[in-house]
Amino acid sequence: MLGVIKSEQSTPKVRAKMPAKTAKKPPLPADDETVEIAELGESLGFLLRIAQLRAFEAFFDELSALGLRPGEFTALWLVLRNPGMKQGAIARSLCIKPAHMTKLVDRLVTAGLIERVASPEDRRAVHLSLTPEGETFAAARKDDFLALHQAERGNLSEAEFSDLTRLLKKYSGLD
Amino acid sequence: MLGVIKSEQSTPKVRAKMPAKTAKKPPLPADDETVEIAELGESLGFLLRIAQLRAFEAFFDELSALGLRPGEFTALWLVLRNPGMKQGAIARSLCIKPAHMTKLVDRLVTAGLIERVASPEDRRAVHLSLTPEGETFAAARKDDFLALHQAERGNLSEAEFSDLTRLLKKYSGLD
DNA sequence: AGGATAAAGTTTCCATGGAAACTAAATTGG
DNA sequence: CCAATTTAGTTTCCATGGAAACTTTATCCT
Repeated sequence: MLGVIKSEQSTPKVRAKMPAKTAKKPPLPADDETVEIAELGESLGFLLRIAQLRAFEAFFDELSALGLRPGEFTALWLVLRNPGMKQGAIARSLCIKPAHMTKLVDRLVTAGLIERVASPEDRRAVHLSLTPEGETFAAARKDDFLALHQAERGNLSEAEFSDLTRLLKKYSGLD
Repeated sequence: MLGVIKSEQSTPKVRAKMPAKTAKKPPLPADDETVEIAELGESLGFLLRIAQLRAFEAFFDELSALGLRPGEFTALWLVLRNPGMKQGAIARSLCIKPAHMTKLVDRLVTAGLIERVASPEDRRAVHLSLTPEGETFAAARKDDFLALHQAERGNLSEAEFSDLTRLLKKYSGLD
Protein backbone atom coordinates (compact mmCIF):
# COMPACT_ATOMS: atom_id res chain seq x y z
CA MET A 1 0.00 0.00 0.00
CA LEU A 2 2.93 2.32 -0.50
CA GLY A 3 3.64 3.59 2.95
CA VAL A 4 4.72 7.01 1.86
CA ILE A 5 3.95 9.10 4.86
CA LYS A 6 5.91 12.13 5.78
CA SER A 7 3.03 14.03 7.27
CA GLU A 8 3.25 15.93 10.51
CA GLN A 9 1.61 14.01 13.30
CA SER A 10 -1.84 15.53 12.78
CA THR A 11 -3.57 16.27 9.48
CA PRO A 12 -1.42 18.82 7.73
CA LYS A 13 -3.18 22.02 6.82
CA VAL A 14 -1.11 24.35 4.75
CA ARG A 15 -3.00 27.58 4.37
CA ALA A 16 -0.71 30.56 4.64
CA LYS A 17 -0.78 31.94 8.16
CA MET A 18 -0.06 35.52 9.07
CA PRO A 19 3.72 35.49 9.03
CA ALA A 20 4.37 35.11 5.31
CA LYS A 21 4.06 36.98 2.12
CA THR A 22 7.15 35.65 0.41
CA ALA A 23 6.71 32.56 -1.70
CA LYS A 24 7.69 31.58 -5.19
CA LYS A 25 4.97 30.82 -7.66
CA PRO A 26 4.66 27.11 -8.31
CA PRO A 27 3.84 26.49 -11.97
CA LEU A 28 0.23 27.59 -12.05
CA PRO A 29 -2.01 26.82 -15.02
CA ALA A 30 -3.10 29.76 -17.08
CA ASP A 31 -6.76 29.60 -16.09
CA ASP A 32 -7.47 29.48 -12.44
CA GLU A 33 -10.79 27.72 -12.57
CA THR A 34 -11.03 25.59 -15.70
CA VAL A 35 -10.30 22.03 -14.75
CA GLU A 36 -9.49 19.45 -17.37
CA ILE A 37 -11.69 16.42 -16.74
CA ALA A 38 -9.52 14.33 -19.06
CA GLU A 39 -10.06 10.58 -18.85
CA LEU A 40 -12.78 11.01 -16.27
CA GLY A 41 -15.11 11.89 -19.11
CA GLU A 42 -14.93 8.22 -20.08
CA SER A 43 -15.26 6.92 -16.55
CA LEU A 44 -18.66 5.40 -16.14
CA GLY A 45 -18.46 5.54 -12.39
CA PHE A 46 -17.80 9.24 -12.41
CA LEU A 47 -20.43 10.04 -15.03
CA LEU A 48 -23.02 8.00 -13.20
CA ARG A 49 -22.33 9.82 -9.99
CA ILE A 50 -22.71 13.23 -11.58
CA ALA A 51 -25.84 12.18 -13.42
CA GLN A 52 -27.34 10.91 -10.21
CA LEU A 53 -26.77 14.26 -8.60
CA ARG A 54 -28.81 15.84 -11.40
CA ALA A 55 -31.54 13.30 -10.99
CA PHE A 56 -31.67 13.99 -7.26
CA GLU A 57 -32.02 17.67 -7.94
CA ALA A 58 -34.92 16.94 -10.25
CA PHE A 59 -36.51 14.77 -7.60
CA PHE A 60 -36.30 17.37 -4.89
CA ASP A 61 -37.48 20.12 -7.20
CA GLU A 62 -40.59 18.11 -7.98
CA LEU A 63 -41.35 16.07 -4.94
CA SER A 64 -39.79 17.64 -1.90
CA ALA A 65 -43.24 18.90 -0.94
CA LEU A 66 -44.39 15.33 -0.35
CA GLY A 67 -42.05 14.86 2.56
CA LEU A 68 -40.71 11.62 1.12
CA ARG A 69 -37.13 10.92 0.20
CA PRO A 70 -36.30 9.16 -3.07
CA GLY A 71 -35.87 5.77 -1.48
CA GLU A 72 -39.12 6.00 0.39
CA PHE A 73 -40.99 7.11 -2.67
CA THR A 74 -39.52 4.28 -4.72
CA ALA A 75 -40.34 1.69 -2.12
CA LEU A 76 -43.87 3.00 -1.78
CA TRP A 77 -44.35 2.72 -5.50
CA LEU A 78 -43.08 -0.81 -5.61
CA VAL A 79 -45.41 -1.85 -2.82
CA LEU A 80 -48.27 -0.27 -4.71
CA ARG A 81 -47.39 -2.35 -7.75
CA ASN A 82 -46.65 -5.51 -5.77
CA PRO A 83 -49.01 -5.62 -2.82
CA GLY A 84 -48.39 -8.33 -0.32
CA MET A 85 -44.84 -8.98 -1.44
CA LYS A 86 -42.36 -9.88 1.25
CA GLN A 87 -40.22 -7.09 2.60
CA GLY A 88 -37.05 -8.89 1.66
CA ALA A 89 -38.16 -9.40 -1.93
CA ILE A 90 -38.87 -5.70 -2.30
CA ALA A 91 -35.53 -4.88 -0.76
CA ARG A 92 -33.65 -7.17 -3.11
CA SER A 93 -35.34 -5.78 -6.18
CA LEU A 94 -34.34 -2.27 -5.12
CA CYS A 95 -30.82 -3.34 -4.13
CA ILE A 96 -31.51 -2.09 -0.64
CA LYS A 97 -29.79 -3.93 2.18
CA PRO A 98 -32.01 -5.57 4.78
CA ALA A 99 -30.81 -3.33 7.58
CA HIS A 100 -31.64 -0.23 5.62
CA MET A 101 -34.94 -1.66 4.47
CA THR A 102 -36.06 -2.15 8.03
CA LYS A 103 -35.57 1.54 8.81
CA LEU A 104 -37.08 2.68 5.54
CA VAL A 105 -40.19 0.60 6.11
CA ASP A 106 -40.34 1.84 9.69
CA ARG A 107 -40.61 5.39 8.41
CA LEU A 108 -43.32 4.54 5.89
CA VAL A 109 -45.27 2.66 8.53
CA THR A 110 -44.95 5.54 10.96
CA ALA A 111 -46.13 7.84 8.18
CA GLY A 112 -49.19 5.63 7.93
CA LEU A 113 -48.63 4.80 4.27
CA ILE A 114 -47.83 1.10 4.35
CA GLU A 115 -48.35 -1.74 6.77
CA ARG A 116 -46.51 -4.88 7.71
CA VAL A 117 -48.59 -8.04 7.70
CA ALA A 118 -47.25 -11.11 9.42
CA SER A 119 -46.92 -13.94 6.97
CA PRO A 120 -49.20 -16.86 7.72
CA GLU A 121 -46.83 -19.34 6.14
CA ASP A 122 -43.47 -18.11 7.41
CA ARG A 123 -43.47 -16.64 10.85
CA ARG A 124 -40.18 -14.83 10.23
CA ALA A 125 -41.45 -13.05 7.17
CA VAL A 126 -43.44 -9.89 6.69
CA HIS A 127 -45.63 -8.86 3.78
CA LEU A 128 -45.99 -5.24 2.81
CA SER A 129 -49.04 -3.49 1.51
CA LEU A 130 -50.43 0.00 1.32
CA THR A 131 -52.77 1.30 3.95
CA PRO A 132 -55.93 3.00 2.68
CA GLU A 133 -54.08 6.27 3.30
CA GLY A 134 -51.22 4.91 1.25
CA GLU A 135 -53.57 4.04 -1.59
CA THR A 136 -55.07 7.51 -1.51
CA PHE A 137 -51.64 9.04 -1.37
CA ALA A 138 -50.34 7.03 -4.30
CA ALA A 139 -53.40 7.73 -6.41
CA ALA A 140 -53.20 11.42 -5.67
CA ARG A 141 -49.48 11.51 -6.42
CA LYS A 142 -49.53 9.58 -9.63
CA ASP A 143 -49.42 12.80 -11.62
CA ASP A 144 -46.50 14.05 -9.59
CA PHE A 145 -44.72 10.84 -10.35
CA LEU A 146 -45.22 11.32 -14.06
CA ALA A 147 -44.18 14.95 -13.78
CA LEU A 148 -41.03 13.74 -12.09
CA HIS A 149 -40.24 11.57 -15.04
CA GLN A 150 -40.61 14.58 -17.28
CA ALA A 151 -38.38 16.63 -15.03
CA GLU A 152 -35.84 13.85 -14.82
CA ARG A 153 -35.51 13.89 -18.58
CA GLY A 154 -33.87 17.25 -18.28
CA ASN A 155 -32.26 18.40 -21.49
CA LEU A 156 -32.56 15.04 -23.24
CA SER A 157 -34.90 14.46 -26.13
CA GLU A 158 -37.50 11.74 -25.89
CA ALA A 159 -35.35 9.50 -28.06
CA GLU A 160 -32.19 10.15 -26.08
CA PHE A 161 -33.99 9.52 -22.84
CA SER A 162 -35.27 6.23 -24.14
CA ASP A 163 -31.79 5.24 -25.34
CA LEU A 164 -30.35 6.15 -22.00
CA THR A 165 -32.83 4.13 -19.98
CA ARG A 166 -32.41 1.18 -22.30
CA LEU A 167 -28.63 1.24 -21.96
CA LEU A 168 -28.79 1.67 -18.21
CA LYS A 169 -31.16 -1.26 -17.91
CA LYS A 170 -28.89 -3.42 -19.99
CA TYR A 171 -25.83 -2.37 -18.03
CA SER A 172 -27.58 -3.07 -14.75
CA GLY A 173 -28.86 -6.42 -15.93
CA LEU A 174 -32.49 -5.37 -15.61
CA ASP A 175 -33.67 -6.59 -18.97
CA MET B 1 -58.93 -6.76 8.57
CA LEU B 2 -56.21 -9.49 8.51
CA GLY B 3 -53.67 -9.81 11.21
CA VAL B 4 -52.63 -6.23 10.97
CA ILE B 5 -51.38 -5.10 14.29
CA LYS B 6 -51.70 -1.37 14.72
CA SER B 7 -48.58 0.38 15.79
CA GLU B 8 -47.40 -0.24 19.28
CA GLN B 9 -46.07 2.99 20.70
CA SER B 10 -42.56 2.41 19.35
CA THR B 11 -41.64 1.48 15.80
CA PRO B 12 -44.09 -1.22 14.89
CA LYS B 13 -42.57 -4.57 14.17
CA VAL B 14 -45.12 -7.13 13.16
CA ARG B 15 -43.34 -10.42 12.85
CA ALA B 16 -45.47 -13.25 14.15
CA LYS B 17 -44.50 -14.07 17.70
CA MET B 18 -44.95 -17.47 19.28
CA PRO B 19 -48.67 -17.42 20.01
CA ALA B 20 -50.15 -17.65 16.53
CA LYS B 21 -50.55 -20.10 13.71
CA THR B 22 -54.03 -19.13 12.59
CA ALA B 23 -54.34 -16.46 9.93
CA LYS B 24 -56.04 -16.20 6.60
CA LYS B 25 -53.93 -15.76 3.49
CA PRO B 26 -53.93 -12.16 2.34
CA PRO B 27 -54.06 -11.97 -1.46
CA LEU B 28 -50.52 -13.04 -2.22
CA PRO B 29 -49.15 -12.80 -5.73
CA ALA B 30 -48.56 -16.09 -7.44
CA ASP B 31 -44.78 -15.86 -7.33
CA ASP B 32 -43.26 -15.16 -4.01
CA GLU B 33 -40.11 -13.51 -5.24
CA THR B 34 -40.69 -11.95 -8.64
CA VAL B 35 -41.23 -8.26 -8.14
CA GLU B 36 -42.73 -6.13 -10.86
CA ILE B 37 -40.51 -3.09 -11.32
CA ALA B 38 -43.23 -1.37 -13.34
CA GLU B 39 -42.73 2.35 -13.90
CA LEU B 40 -39.43 2.29 -12.06
CA GLY B 41 -37.89 0.89 -15.22
CA GLU B 42 -38.38 4.35 -16.69
CA SER B 43 -37.20 6.21 -13.64
CA LEU B 44 -33.84 7.68 -14.37
CA GLY B 45 -33.06 8.19 -10.71
CA PHE B 46 -33.64 4.55 -9.94
CA LEU B 47 -31.74 3.26 -12.97
CA LEU B 48 -28.81 5.51 -12.23
CA ARG B 49 -28.63 4.28 -8.68
CA ILE B 50 -28.59 0.64 -9.74
CA ALA B 51 -26.06 1.30 -12.46
CA GLN B 52 -23.81 3.05 -10.00
CA LEU B 53 -23.87 0.03 -7.75
CA ARG B 54 -22.58 -2.04 -10.67
CA ALA B 55 -19.88 0.48 -11.40
CA PHE B 56 -18.80 0.43 -7.78
CA GLU B 57 -18.54 -3.32 -7.89
CA ALA B 58 -16.34 -3.05 -10.95
CA PHE B 59 -14.19 -0.50 -9.21
CA PHE B 60 -13.63 -2.59 -6.13
CA ASP B 61 -13.00 -5.71 -8.17
CA GLU B 62 -10.26 -3.91 -10.04
CA LEU B 63 -8.80 -1.40 -7.67
CA SER B 64 -9.50 -2.39 -4.12
CA ALA B 65 -5.89 -3.55 -3.87
CA LEU B 66 -4.72 0.04 -4.20
CA GLY B 67 -6.24 1.03 -0.91
CA LEU B 68 -7.99 4.01 -2.48
CA ARG B 69 -11.69 4.60 -2.57
CA PRO B 70 -13.37 5.80 -5.77
CA GLY B 71 -13.47 9.43 -4.71
CA GLU B 72 -9.84 9.45 -3.71
CA PHE B 73 -8.78 7.81 -6.92
CA THR B 74 -10.79 10.28 -8.96
CA ALA B 75 -9.42 13.26 -7.11
CA LEU B 76 -5.89 11.96 -7.47
CA TRP B 77 -6.37 11.60 -11.18
CA LEU B 78 -7.71 15.09 -11.54
CA VAL B 79 -4.78 16.53 -9.65
CA LEU B 80 -2.45 14.60 -11.91
CA ARG B 81 -4.13 16.17 -14.93
CA ASN B 82 -4.42 19.62 -13.38
CA PRO B 83 -1.38 20.16 -11.19
CA GLY B 84 -1.43 23.29 -9.08
CA MET B 85 -5.16 23.80 -9.37
CA LYS B 86 -6.90 25.19 -6.34
CA GLN B 87 -8.56 22.70 -4.06
CA GLY B 88 -11.91 24.37 -4.45
CA ALA B 89 -11.76 24.24 -8.23
CA ILE B 90 -11.06 20.52 -8.15
CA ALA B 91 -13.89 20.03 -5.70
CA ARG B 92 -16.35 21.93 -7.86
CA SER B 93 -15.46 20.02 -10.98
CA LEU B 94 -16.05 16.76 -9.13
CA CYS B 95 -19.23 18.05 -7.47
CA ILE B 96 -17.67 17.39 -4.11
CA LYS B 97 -18.66 19.71 -1.30
CA PRO B 98 -15.90 21.72 0.35
CA ALA B 99 -16.31 20.02 3.69
CA HIS B 100 -15.94 16.61 2.12
CA MET B 101 -13.06 17.75 -0.03
CA THR B 102 -11.08 18.81 2.99
CA LYS B 103 -11.28 15.33 4.47
CA LEU B 104 -10.62 13.62 1.16
CA VAL B 105 -7.51 15.71 0.57
CA ASP B 106 -6.44 15.08 4.15
CA ARG B 107 -6.42 11.38 3.45
CA LEU B 108 -4.46 11.73 0.24
CA VAL B 109 -1.95 13.99 1.95
CA THR B 110 -1.58 11.57 4.82
CA ALA B 111 -1.05 8.81 2.26
CA GLY B 112 1.77 10.92 0.87
CA LEU B 113 0.28 11.12 -2.60
CA ILE B 114 -0.56 14.80 -2.94
CA GLU B 115 0.48 17.98 -1.23
CA ARG B 116 -1.15 21.26 -0.39
CA VAL B 117 0.75 24.35 -1.44
CA ALA B 118 -0.21 27.68 0.02
CA SER B 119 -1.22 30.06 -2.71
CA PRO B 120 1.11 33.05 -3.06
CA GLU B 121 -1.65 35.24 -4.38
CA ASP B 122 -4.55 34.30 -2.14
CA ARG B 123 -3.68 33.42 1.40
CA ARG B 124 -6.97 31.60 1.91
CA ALA B 125 -6.44 29.29 -1.01
CA VAL B 126 -4.52 26.08 -1.42
CA HIS B 127 -3.10 24.55 -4.56
CA LEU B 128 -2.89 20.82 -4.98
CA SER B 129 -0.22 18.84 -6.70
CA LEU B 130 1.18 15.34 -6.65
CA THR B 131 4.14 14.47 -4.53
CA PRO B 132 6.90 12.55 -6.25
CA GLU B 133 5.38 9.47 -4.67
CA GLY B 134 2.05 10.48 -6.11
CA GLU B 135 3.58 10.81 -9.57
CA THR B 136 5.14 7.39 -9.30
CA PHE B 137 1.90 5.95 -8.03
CA ALA B 138 -0.16 7.47 -10.84
CA ALA B 139 2.30 6.39 -13.51
CA ALA B 140 2.38 2.86 -12.14
CA ARG B 141 -1.40 2.70 -11.92
CA LYS B 142 -2.23 4.08 -15.32
CA ASP B 143 -2.76 0.57 -16.65
CA ASP B 144 -5.04 -0.28 -13.75
CA PHE B 145 -7.04 2.81 -14.57
CA LEU B 146 -7.49 1.70 -18.14
CA ALA B 147 -8.32 -1.81 -17.01
CA LEU B 148 -10.96 -0.29 -14.80
CA HIS B 149 -12.54 1.37 -17.78
CA GLN B 150 -12.68 -1.97 -19.49
CA ALA B 151 -14.20 -3.60 -16.46
CA GLU B 152 -16.68 -0.78 -16.05
CA ARG B 153 -17.97 -1.45 -19.53
CA GLY B 154 -19.40 -4.69 -18.27
CA ASN B 155 -21.75 -6.32 -20.73
CA LEU B 156 -21.97 -3.31 -23.03
CA SER B 157 -20.46 -3.27 -26.49
CA GLU B 158 -17.94 -0.61 -27.38
CA ALA B 159 -20.62 1.30 -29.27
CA GLU B 160 -23.16 1.04 -26.48
CA PHE B 161 -20.62 2.17 -23.96
CA SER B 162 -19.78 5.16 -26.08
CA ASP B 163 -23.47 6.01 -26.49
CA LEU B 164 -24.00 5.70 -22.80
CA THR B 165 -21.14 7.98 -21.83
CA ARG B 166 -22.20 10.50 -24.44
CA LEU B 167 -25.77 10.58 -23.13
CA LEU B 168 -24.65 10.80 -19.54
CA LYS B 169 -22.35 13.68 -20.36
CA LYS B 170 -25.12 15.50 -22.11
CA TYR B 171 -27.55 14.84 -19.30
CA SER B 172 -25.04 16.07 -16.72
CA GLY B 173 -24.19 19.14 -18.74
CA LEU B 174 -20.57 18.11 -19.19
CA ASP B 175 -20.33 18.76 -22.90
C1' DA C 1 -9.28 54.36 3.00
C1' DG C 2 -12.38 51.26 5.70
C1' DG C 3 -16.52 48.97 6.86
C1' DA C 4 -19.59 45.57 4.61
C1' DT C 5 -19.79 41.58 2.02
C1' DA C 6 -18.11 37.57 -0.25
C1' DA C 7 -15.01 33.63 -0.74
C1' DA C 8 -11.60 29.53 0.61
C1' DG C 9 -11.06 26.08 3.77
C1' DT C 10 -11.91 23.96 8.01
C1' DT C 11 -14.53 22.15 11.90
C1' DT C 12 -18.50 20.31 14.04
C1' DC C 13 -22.53 18.09 13.83
C1' DC C 14 -26.08 15.20 11.54
C1' DA C 15 -28.38 12.10 8.12
C1' DT C 16 -27.97 8.31 5.23
C1' DG C 17 -26.82 3.65 4.24
C1' DG C 18 -23.78 -0.55 4.96
C1' DA C 19 -21.49 -4.44 7.97
C1' DA C 20 -21.70 -7.50 11.55
C1' DA C 21 -23.90 -9.63 15.28
C1' DC C 22 -28.22 -11.25 16.90
C1' DT C 23 -33.17 -13.55 17.34
C1' DA C 24 -36.50 -16.38 15.78
C1' DA C 25 -38.21 -19.50 12.62
C1' DA C 26 -37.71 -22.70 8.71
C1' DT C 27 -35.10 -26.28 6.30
C1' DT C 28 -31.89 -29.99 5.73
C1' DG C 29 -29.64 -34.36 6.40
C1' DG C 30 -28.28 -38.37 9.14
C1' DC D 1 -37.22 -36.65 14.20
C1' DC D 2 -33.56 -33.54 16.15
C1' DA D 3 -29.03 -31.19 15.56
C1' DA D 4 -26.91 -28.18 12.14
C1' DT D 5 -27.50 -24.88 8.87
C1' DT D 6 -29.95 -21.36 6.50
C1' DT D 7 -33.09 -17.55 6.13
C1' DA D 8 -36.08 -13.15 7.46
C1' DG D 9 -35.81 -9.46 9.77
C1' DT D 10 -33.93 -6.46 13.40
C1' DT D 11 -30.42 -4.06 16.21
C1' DT D 12 -26.12 -1.89 16.97
C1' DC D 13 -22.32 0.18 15.39
C1' DC D 14 -19.51 2.53 11.84
C1' DA D 15 -18.21 4.94 7.47
C1' DT D 16 -19.39 8.19 4.15
C1' DG D 17 -20.83 12.64 2.69
C1' DG D 18 -23.70 16.97 3.39
C1' DA D 19 -25.25 21.40 6.13
C1' DA D 20 -24.20 25.05 8.95
C1' DA D 21 -21.24 27.82 11.54
C1' DC D 22 -16.70 29.69 11.87
C1' DT D 23 -11.89 31.81 10.64
C1' DT D 24 -9.19 34.14 7.76
C1' DT D 25 -8.39 36.74 3.77
C1' DA D 26 -9.94 39.14 -0.39
C1' DT D 27 -13.07 42.17 -2.73
C1' DC D 28 -16.57 45.78 -3.15
C1' DC D 29 -18.54 50.25 -2.44
C1' DT D 30 -19.48 54.83 -1.54
